[in-house]
Amino acid sequence: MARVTQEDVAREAGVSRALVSFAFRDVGRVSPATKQLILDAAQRIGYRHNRMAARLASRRTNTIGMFIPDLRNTVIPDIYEGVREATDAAAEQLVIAVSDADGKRDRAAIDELMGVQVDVSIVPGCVLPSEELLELAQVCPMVVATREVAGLDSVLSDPVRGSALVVEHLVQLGHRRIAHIAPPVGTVFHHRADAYADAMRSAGLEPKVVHCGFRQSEAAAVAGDLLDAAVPPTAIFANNDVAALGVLDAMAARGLRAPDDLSVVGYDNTPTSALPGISLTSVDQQAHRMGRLAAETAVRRLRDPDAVPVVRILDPSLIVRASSGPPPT
Amino acid sequence: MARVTQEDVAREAGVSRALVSFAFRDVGRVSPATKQLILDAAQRIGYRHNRMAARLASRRTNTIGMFIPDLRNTVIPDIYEGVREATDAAAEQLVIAVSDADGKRDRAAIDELMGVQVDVSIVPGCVLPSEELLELAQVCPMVVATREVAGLDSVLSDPVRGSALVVEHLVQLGHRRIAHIAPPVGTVFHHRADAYADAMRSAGLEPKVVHCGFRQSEAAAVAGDLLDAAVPPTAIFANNDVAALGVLDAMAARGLRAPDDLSVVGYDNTPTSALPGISLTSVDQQAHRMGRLAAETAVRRLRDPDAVPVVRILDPSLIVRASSGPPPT
DNA sequence: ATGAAAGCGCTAACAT
DNA sequence: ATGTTAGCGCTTTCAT
Repeated sequence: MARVTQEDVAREAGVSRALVSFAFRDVGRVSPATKQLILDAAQRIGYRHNRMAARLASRRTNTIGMFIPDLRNTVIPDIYEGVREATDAAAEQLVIAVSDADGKRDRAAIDELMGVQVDVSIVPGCVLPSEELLELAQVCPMVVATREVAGLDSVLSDPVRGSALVVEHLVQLGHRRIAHIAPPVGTVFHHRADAYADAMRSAGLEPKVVHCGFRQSEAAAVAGDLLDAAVPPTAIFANNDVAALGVLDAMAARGLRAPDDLSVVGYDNTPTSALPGISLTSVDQQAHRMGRLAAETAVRRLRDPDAVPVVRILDPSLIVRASSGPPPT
Repeated sequence: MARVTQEDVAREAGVSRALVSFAFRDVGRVSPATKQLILDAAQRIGYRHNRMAARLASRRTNTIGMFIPDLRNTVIPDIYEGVREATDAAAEQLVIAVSDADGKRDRAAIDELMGVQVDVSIVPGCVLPSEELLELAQVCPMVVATREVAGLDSVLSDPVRGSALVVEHLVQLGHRRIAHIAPPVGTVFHHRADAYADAMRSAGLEPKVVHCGFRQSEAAAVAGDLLDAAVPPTAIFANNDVAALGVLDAMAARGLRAPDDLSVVGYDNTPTSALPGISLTSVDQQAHRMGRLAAETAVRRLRDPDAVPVVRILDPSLIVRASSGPPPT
């Protein structure tokens, strides 16, 4: 564990510590010659910049935190890449904290980000109550994504439009018994389900919402119950692609095939949904763009902490694939 | 941006700063009564522990770094969860740095970990040359995973055995023209390809290795070339599941189906490979267990920095699914 | 362009 | 059990 400090570099190069600090951060004020001298000296004695000390000493840390809800959800990489692009462009560091599928680590993950003193954090897919997020945001600004929190910068795709697109699509195909698999009761992510129910009623149909946890296996279980019912649905609209994959699991376990036996529609248009053999009809919520926008919003918040919070709503679109078709006759 | 320090808490609670520090870290030596007093005071004025200052002040940071090569590869969550279990059990913080599919950010990601002064890092799927890793490990110890670096703690599954299992399986099914899709030429991950070639020759067959980058689309491209050749293979063994999915893409684009037209075998046994509709035969390299072992090794390295490096080799197994079958007649 | 010195918020002896 | 104090490695005025 080499313990080489700027002090050592300064001694080696025959300059002051301040110069070394400047040289390493390209903060003008240091002549090219001495800069080279310093860089060489540092190289020679194996100096490495200590980011923690730097963050501590400067009030600003030039660091953006990103919350990742669930490594298994393949929509995450899309959001992440959007975020990375924007933070790279703004020359901000990006640090990441990972939670888990059911949200039990959500608070810990956000605390982690704040514990390392990020200047602002980007929080997609978090299930914490709005009040808690508002409170946390008083310590450190926060841009939420995939949902809207009044009083905070939010970027999301329109859930009402998304659900309407799905119901419309299925109704047009001739479906009348369309069930929806929603997140746990009482979660913050109820907008898609609400919009689904509204769209169903508008079409003169009876909504049928079942709830389950965020894991694929849980969706498979409730989908199984739906399929085993006396009058099963002819289509299932799942809250996201992970849940839709669970539906496919339940179907496979029963020897059923989409779309002949049941139409399935997901949400997120993950890379997985595009695989041949899966070919899942799904709502695209522009995850990549959402990530970019969220990060750009975060950077703006950084520059102007007191700006009035903005809400960016993206327009979702339906990607129709082979998993949806006319209902069985 | 509230700036509440231990100093403030100490004043509010009417005790010394040291007590506050102790109270927050459960370092005995503080009476339950005062501890409660302090916690209450902290709560009241909205104090939050500054991890960076803590890490700076203590020589040890109680932090383990984890390198993540590519968020899109669904084997990563398995490894990650194993790591998380072990680090939680050892009460160590876990910080994460993400690289990208082609390894261009690998060095930056590791620098990031070292920049925040992790005590040790866990590095799976890194493509940097061994010499570079050895050099970096002199600054901060490192446990590599999914490959072996002489002189460093390594945990991996036996690539020779894994490739042999695949070739054996396919040969037994009757295949003779078995192609292998390997990582870029000159990469550190050549052992599976080498072992494939050996196994092929042992079986009296001609190895056929094609190389491509780490992205699914690149694998799809080279798989397309194989399929379009005058004498196409009857089976393709892909270096990992991501590449195997690329093969499936190429097949779908040509209207071919596995296993009737072509058998496909992947490597990693990712959750994706288990999806109905994908059902990819794949080598399980015990990713979850590998993560756990790597983290446990990291913790051990922490306790004893001078221990002689260990190499843990896991036994892979072949998960046979629907994508492999007898060759077309 | 360069240097001196005062912290950043915390931990860790050491003292009481 | 509690308080005192010297740093951790760096940034950042303020001088020079």
